[in-house]
Order: sequence, then structure tokens, then C-alpha cells
Amino acid sequence: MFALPQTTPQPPSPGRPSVLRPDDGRLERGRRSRERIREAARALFRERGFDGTTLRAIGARAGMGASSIYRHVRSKEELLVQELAELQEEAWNRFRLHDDREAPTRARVRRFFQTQHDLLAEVPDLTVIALRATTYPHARVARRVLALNERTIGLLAEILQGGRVRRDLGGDVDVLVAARALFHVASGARLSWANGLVTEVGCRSDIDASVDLLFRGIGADETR
Amino acid sequence: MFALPQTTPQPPSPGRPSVLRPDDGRLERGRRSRERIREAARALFRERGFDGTTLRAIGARAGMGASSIYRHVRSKEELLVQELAELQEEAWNRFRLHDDREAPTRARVRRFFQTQHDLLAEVPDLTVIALRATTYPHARVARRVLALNERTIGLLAEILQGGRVRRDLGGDVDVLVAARALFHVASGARLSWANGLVTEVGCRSDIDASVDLLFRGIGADETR
DNA sequence: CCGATTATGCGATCTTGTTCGCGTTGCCCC
DNA sequence: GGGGCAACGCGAACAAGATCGCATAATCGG
Repeated sequence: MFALPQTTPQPPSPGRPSVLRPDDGRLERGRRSRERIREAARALFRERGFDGTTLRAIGARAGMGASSIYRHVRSKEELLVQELAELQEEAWNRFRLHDDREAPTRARVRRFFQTQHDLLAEVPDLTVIALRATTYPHARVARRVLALNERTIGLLAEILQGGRVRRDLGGDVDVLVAARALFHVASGARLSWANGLVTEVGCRSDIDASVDLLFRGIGADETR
Repeated sequence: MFALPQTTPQPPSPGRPSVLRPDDGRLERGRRSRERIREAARALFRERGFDGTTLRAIGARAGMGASSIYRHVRSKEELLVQELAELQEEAWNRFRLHDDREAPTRARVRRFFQTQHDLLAEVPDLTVIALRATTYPHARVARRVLALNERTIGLLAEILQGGRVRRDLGGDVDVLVAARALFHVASGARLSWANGLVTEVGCRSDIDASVDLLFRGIGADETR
């Protein structure tokens, strides 16, 4: 349904991938540089956080000037989005690995968020900076993050759809609307966590509570 | 329940309000300056948007250097948060003005979001930048925005609580969790709107759909 | 009136993400 | 093997938010 994020080390850089000249010694060097940049950024983000990491520092660790980074990346945030994409992929894989399609829908949803959270917990910045990126609507990276989000929502919708065919859901529930609601509620909880309002376990139980609420509904049974 | 945002033109600036010397010609001058800054910022934000507005421009229009602004404000975003606080206050007032406490809870919630959206639509940046502010957990302004959000959530909880006593809600619904869910779902929809993924009316109907969903619940009636 | 205190303003400066123009280098084609 | 073409890297420079030290002025205690 959605385009897979390109995690292969193809040149995802500004210029087109130059299909005319498929490979090249220069391109090889470029790939190595990109790899060094990615590693340096990844390490520094974990050491000092996103905002504490300067492009000059990344460049220094990657053995190049700060401006050269822009040969390979369009913005600082793109470096983090790469990580986000990988982490999401990993989360999906882990989830699917032990996913029981016959389990109650609500349980599957909860387990998905738990799996995702296990990974997210290691890099608290990720969620927050991704969210921040979406607040720059003109930037390309915003659309990239939104696409990633949409993909997660798609997976949630898939889970829900599985429940629908098993009559596990209310009959007239719009699966996509529901998936979006689940996603945003979880994001909100994680934002509180990132701001130190709740602990990590608090965040988890908030998410669980919200999922339960969404399944049960706010309204009184059968009335209005 | 929550501390009211201080909208009175008391010096909310970095230094303490200097209670020892309650007023002063200088303080008077400062108040006027703050007012000019606020007006200039407000106008420029509407003309060019938040990111398109430079502090030097604000300073120029307010008749002072850019650095002087920091005597009255701790960051650029704080200028916008002031607006957000006012706008929320206005939204609450408008809502309460025509609020029918006997109306069905769901209808009240929907009307609240509509009222809020009427105002928000005039300054599309507001929601987004406020959200962005919360992605800088170290900044004071983040906590300020979170407090404002918490206040909105509180109002929603109040509405829900009203419904609970009338048996309008499911018996075991945690009012605060539900309010939070409503809030975050609406924020998510507005984020899509700000990113041009949906039109304003689309955003409104998305919110309505989400509210309906939250009231009805995702799960099948009475089962699991 | 005097010194101390303090709110305000200013310009220089810093920081950091980002852009720009230039030079270098490996590759292809003739 | 020479010219052309990109990819790459670099240092200078820019933009804009923020900080700093200094200057000014208003007030107060004495």
C-alpha cells in the first residue's frame, strides 16, 4: 500500500541515483562516506542526544567537514529519520515474528505497541524529533516522517482489519480512522514521557489504558 | 485544578516581578515595550508565519533591537505561546457561552472542538508550533505548552465528568484518560491539516469521525 | 544630592544549520 | 591521452536565534 522506505544503501542522496552509470569508484567512496556519517551520527545522537549533536561534530567523527555532509543528506533531521525508518522496520519484524493472528485484536494491538516501545525506549529522542520534523511542513523530511507514520498506521489498520473479518470489531468501525486514533494516542503518551511527565513504565501503561479505552469506547453501552 | 495562565500584563519576564518595589516608571516603560513586541509579533506571525518571522523584524517593528526582546521574553516561541494561551481562553469562553450542559456529552465534545477549530483556523501555525515547542523538553516553553494542553484536557474531562454523572458514559471509563485520548486524536488530525494532507473541512470531519469512534469504541459490543 | 540598585536597551558576538563557489579526482568517450 | 562530466570535499560565508558586557536611566535609602 505504501512505498517501502529504502533502507538499502543505495544513494538516497540529493541527486538522482544516476541510473545511466550504475556504479563507479566515486560512488563507492560516497557510499563509504555515507556509512561513516551514519555511524557517527548514530553514535553521537545516543551520546549527546539530537539537539546536543552538532553537524561539525558529526563531520569530525566521520572524517570530513560539516558542509560535506550535505553531499549525502539534505538536513540534519534526515539523519535521524534514517534511524527511525530502520527502527520501525525492526519493530514490525519483531512484532510479526511472534504475532498470533488468531489472538484477540486488542491483545495484538497492545503487543504491537509494546514491541515498538521496547525499541523506542533505547533512543528516546527519536519519537520526539520525528514529531518535531512534522512541524516543518515545508521541509521534505516532514513528509518522509509522515509517510513512515502512515505506514505504521497501515499496519495497525491491517491488524484491525483482521479483527473485523472475525467480527472482533464493531460492525461500522472505520478501520483507518481507528488505526489513526490509536497511533496518535500513543504518540501523545510518548510525548509526555519524553518531557519527563511520566516514566517509561508509566508511558506504557498509559498506552495500554488508552488502547483499552478506545476498544471499549467512551459512551455508555447501546445508548446514544 | 490548574494554574491559570497569567494573561494580565504583569511582567512575566525573566526576572522576578520585583515585589519589593511594586511599580516604577521603568516598569511602566517595560510594559509598554512588551505590548509593542507582542503586537508586532502577532502581526508578523499572521503575515509571514512563525518561521518566516525573524526576531530582528519583530524588533524593528516594535522599535527596538532584536536582542532587547530577550529582556521581555525568553525565546521566540514564547511569543507564540502567549497567543496560544489567549486563543484557548477565547475558545473556552466562546464554548461556555453557548454550552448546554444538558446536551448529550458527545455533542458537547464535538462542539468544543468545533469552537476551538474556528479560532485555530485563523492562525494555522499555532497548533503546529505549539506542538513543536513540546519537542524541546529542556526548554521552559515546552512545559508551558504542556500546561496549556493539560488545561484543555481538563476542560474536556469536565465535560466528560458531566456526562458520567448523567450515566451518559460507560461506567468504568477513566475520564482523564478519555480526555487525553480525545485531545491527542484532535492534535493528530490538525497536524495532518497543517501538513496539507487534508483541507480544513477535512480536518474537521476527521475530528468528528474520531470523536464518534472514541465514543462508540472499536471493539464489538459487549464482547471481550 | 549621592551612591546603590535595577529595569531597559544596544551592538557585538557566538552558535549552528545551511548554502556557495571552487578545486580535486576518478571515470567515460573520442 | 585529453576533454568533459559528475561526485566529492573543503573553507568561507550566511541566517537567525540567542548571549554578553556595557551604557542609560529611573528609583530609593540616607
